Amino acid sequence: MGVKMRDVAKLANVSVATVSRVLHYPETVKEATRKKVLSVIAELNYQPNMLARQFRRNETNIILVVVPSIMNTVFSGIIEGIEYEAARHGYRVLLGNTNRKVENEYDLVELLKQKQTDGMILLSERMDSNYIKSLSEEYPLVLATAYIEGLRVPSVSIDNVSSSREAVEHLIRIGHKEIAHITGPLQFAISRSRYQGYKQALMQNNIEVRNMLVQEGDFTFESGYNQMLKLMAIEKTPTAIFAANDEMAMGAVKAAKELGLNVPRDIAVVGFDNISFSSIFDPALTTVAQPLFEMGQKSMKLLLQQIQGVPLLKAQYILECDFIVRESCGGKSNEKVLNKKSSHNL
Amino acid sequence: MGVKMRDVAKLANVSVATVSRVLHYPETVKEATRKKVLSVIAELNYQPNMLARQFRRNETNIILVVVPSIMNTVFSGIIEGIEYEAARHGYRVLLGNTNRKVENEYDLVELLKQKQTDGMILLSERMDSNYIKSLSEEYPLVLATAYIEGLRVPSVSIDNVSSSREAVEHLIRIGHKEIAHITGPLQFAISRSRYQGYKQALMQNNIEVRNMLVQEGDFTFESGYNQMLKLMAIEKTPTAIFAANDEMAMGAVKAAKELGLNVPRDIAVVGFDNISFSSIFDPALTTVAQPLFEMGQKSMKLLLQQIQGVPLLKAQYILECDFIVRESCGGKSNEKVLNKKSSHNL
DNA sequence: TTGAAAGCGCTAACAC
DNA sequence: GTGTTAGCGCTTTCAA
Repeated sequence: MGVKMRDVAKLANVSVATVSRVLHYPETVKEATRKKVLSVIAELNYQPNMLARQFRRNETNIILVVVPSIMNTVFSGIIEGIEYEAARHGYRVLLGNTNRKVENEYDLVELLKQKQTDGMILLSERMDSNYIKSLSEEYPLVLATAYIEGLRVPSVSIDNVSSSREAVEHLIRIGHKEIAHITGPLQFAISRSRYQGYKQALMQNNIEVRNMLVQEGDFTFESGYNQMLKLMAIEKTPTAIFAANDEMAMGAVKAAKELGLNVPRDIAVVGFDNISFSSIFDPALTTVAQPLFEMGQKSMKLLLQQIQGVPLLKAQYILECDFIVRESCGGKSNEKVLNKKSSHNL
Repeated sequence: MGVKMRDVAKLANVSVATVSRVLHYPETVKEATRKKVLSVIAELNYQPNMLARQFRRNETNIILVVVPSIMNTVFSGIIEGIEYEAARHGYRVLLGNTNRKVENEYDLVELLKQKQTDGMILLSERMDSNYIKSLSEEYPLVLATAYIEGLRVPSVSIDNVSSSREAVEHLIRIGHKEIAHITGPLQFAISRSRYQGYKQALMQNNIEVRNMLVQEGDFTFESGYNQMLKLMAIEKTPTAIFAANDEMAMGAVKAAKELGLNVPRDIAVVGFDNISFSSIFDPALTTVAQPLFEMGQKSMKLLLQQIQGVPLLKAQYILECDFIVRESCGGKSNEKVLNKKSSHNL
């Protein structure tokens, strides 16, 4: 491991301090000296030892994004926004994959505590909320896609309740009354919120909420498939399905097809998330699109403020969703609403 | 920023060296001392400064995986294998997303050069091959999914030529003669290899390779769709399509459907990659499955050998693919062959 | 505008 | 078994 600052200094006939200045505060160095130093740096192909620099300055210019799963277009969309904003400010973004295991989440947090990263953005958290809260008091941290109610942890999210309500209201508007809901795992706030929106829509339209029409899935394609089979086995079958995410909606469609039903003619299906596959799917899925890029961007902005010690005027941001009508619900398409960023990146 | 090793040492009435030993070589410290030190560490809630440690030891125990795109189930599969193997050896895996931009690839390489990561795995490279070669001589580096012909850079990949040939041979075997190919961008070796496999299959079966039946796509769903429309507009239309990846195969299916064709009855389609969506797609896609997990695992093993300075017996590994017959080609399904790891992780 | 020098917190010879 | 101590390469006062 080669050339050090002192080698550059020696060859350029200056002190290491001057070399360091050329690198960080070039304007404080006389032009001739600066040029000389730069030419020696080039000549020796000097690479500063970042480990030393980071140690000395106690910062890395790296921010870490903790993702529950990398094969999820929702997360990718958010990450794009984060990366965009980070690059503008000279930060590198690295990703830590947890594979939805909370222990990996705790492990990655160590990187933050050990100052191996200047800040962290959590895309969905499974850790204890008091722990997150206390972490957030000590280190730059932002939650995206979720937020901890009551706790003042900087976060960016959407209004799951009202977005879901809107989706279900659409089904009601086009004539459905027997609307079933396939929920996410109800231990997650996000699932409960979407369920809540479903109930609100029904109640506000004087439609009875029938427990039989609500089945708990786990956000996987398979669970959508299985819960759909259950729903179609009950006495008075639904005419529409609101699934808490697109994967489950697609599973439901698959089940419907296998039962010989046509979607949307025989049964309407609405999903949530607008994953890139939802427009490719046959029938193209009606769904709720989160403003992913903006969520990422906003999260990164909040994180930078914390890193720079700027007090946050507001800690919790809630962004607007788009409801995208495609084929699977039988209404007429409003696809032009779809923003370009989220369209065709499979 | 708080408690340092010297604080622990003082309170425990030992030297910093002993504290350090307790942390790294506990067996060399007398039990009583060790317990004492550990209790003080707990009491003070001491967190070692990793930046200092990394600086001092000149290693990070972090390995960086450079991914062209995070929303791609092929890469996710490989990453799982990498993470599994890394965890077994006490390494953390972080991901750097390039969004398919070569400049981001060059930027991430800086992390390696600056020793901010102990090693790097590139999932598909767009950088100059001589640059990669020279990088590889100086730093631990592995290429996965691709390899640079002739250059002795450690790499793990599949045999794109013979896997493709096998896929096309299957189509021939079930009776097709007019088989079209939608290629990937031909500037990539991977696309040329798959094209090559296609040609070999035809030639070995005395079927003329017609240029009209070969259309260049760019691996996107849209390009599959567009090229399919072109293929179906020529005079003697094909009865089967081999697409160089699943996205394009799905685009082709979509186009076929829109033309009123039934897949596979009117036209057979085969893809490549076995992305998680391919089994959900309607019709479920016949495709080539790469041994993703094993590729990741093998890559990480090769990387570890380099980090540990173990000479590599062999630098380039080529792993076997599975050909998975599902609905889209009209043959009978052999889906049970599908290995569990790669099945349902959307 | 530049240089000298004191560390940053930790590790690992080396000595006892 | 344990302590002393010399750095790792860089940044940043402070003084000139």
